[in-house]
Amino acid sequence: MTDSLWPSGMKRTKQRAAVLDILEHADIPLSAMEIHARVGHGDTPVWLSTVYRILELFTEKGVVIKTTVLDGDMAYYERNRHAHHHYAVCVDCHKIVAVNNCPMAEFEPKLSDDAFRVMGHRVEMYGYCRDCDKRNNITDKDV
Amino acid sequence: MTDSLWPSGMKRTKQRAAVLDILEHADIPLSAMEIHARVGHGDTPVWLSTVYRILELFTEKGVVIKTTVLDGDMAYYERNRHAHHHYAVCVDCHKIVAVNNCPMAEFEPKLSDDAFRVMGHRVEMYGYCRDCDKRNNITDKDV
DNA sequence: ATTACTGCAAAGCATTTGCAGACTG
DNA sequence: CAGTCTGCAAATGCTTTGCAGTAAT
Repeated sequence: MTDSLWPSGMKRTKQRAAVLDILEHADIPLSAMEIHARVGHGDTPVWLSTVYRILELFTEKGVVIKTTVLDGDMAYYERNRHAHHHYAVCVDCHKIVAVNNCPMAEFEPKLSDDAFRVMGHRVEMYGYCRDCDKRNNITDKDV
Repeated sequence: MTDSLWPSGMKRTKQRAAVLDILEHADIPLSAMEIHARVGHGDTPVWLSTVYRILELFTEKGVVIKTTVLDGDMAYYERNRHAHHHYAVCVDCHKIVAVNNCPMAEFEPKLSDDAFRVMGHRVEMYGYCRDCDKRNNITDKDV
C-alpha cells in the first residue's frame, strides 16, 4: 500500500500494514483470530494481542467496522468501504453472505421513547446457506 | 406461576421459577448477571452458573430469546412473548428502548448468494437516549 | 427410587493490559 | 532522539464444565 493511501494519524508499521492488507482483500468480515492466522502465513508474523490492539485503533479511526453475529461469541472486523450493506449469516456453518439492499431506507421507527435519537442501525438476516440447506434436506430424507 | 403455565418438558425447580419470574416481569432484555443479581434479592439465591444453565435450557425450549447488542460484550435474555419487535440501544449508557414496528415487513433482500434461505432477522438501531442526548448537548455548549 | 438439577470450584476462551525492548517519524 | 508500538506473559471477565450431594417426579 502506498503512503498516500495510508490512513492519517497513525504510524505505519509492518504489523499494521499486514493487518490492513488482509482486511483490504477480504470480502467478508473476519475475526481477530482469523486475521491473526492469515497474517501468520505471510512474512510478518504478528502477535495476537497486537492484532487486537491494531483492530481497536482501526475501529477508532473508522478504518474498519467491528460487528458481531448470532449469539455474539466473537467480534468480526471488516474494512470500512463506506458502502452501506448488511449480512445474512448461516445458522449452521456460520458462513456470511452479503445483502445488497437495505430495509431501513424508507423506514420510520415507532419508538417507545420518542426522544431517542437514532444515529445508525444494523440488520442481520439468518437462515441456511446453499450448502447447509442441501445437506439438511438430504439428511431429512435419509431419516 | 401456576403449573398450567409452566413450560412443558422440564422440571419445575425453585431456581427455574425464580429466573422465569424475573424474566416475566422485565420489560427489557437482561444479562445473566443482572438476572443473578435480581434473583439474589429474593428468597431463593441461585448460583450464577445455575442461572447460565437455566438460561441455556430456556433458550433451547424457546421460552426465552438470547440476544447481543452493540459489540456483543455479553448476552442478554428476554422472555419470548412471540411478539415481533426490535430494539434501539443507546451507544452511551447502553439503555435499551423498544421499537414497535419492523422494517423487514415488506422487504425483499437482494442476496449475493441467492440460494440462501432466510429464516429470520434481527434489527438493531443505535443512537442516543433522551438523557444522554441532553447531557451531551450541555457538555458541548460548555466546551 | 431414579433421574435430573444445583452448589460450588475450577477451567475455558476471547479479549485486554502491563512492561521492557524495538521501531517509526 | 522522543514517543509510540510490539512481543510476550499474565490477567480479566463472561461463560462453561465436572463432580458430588440434593431435590423433583
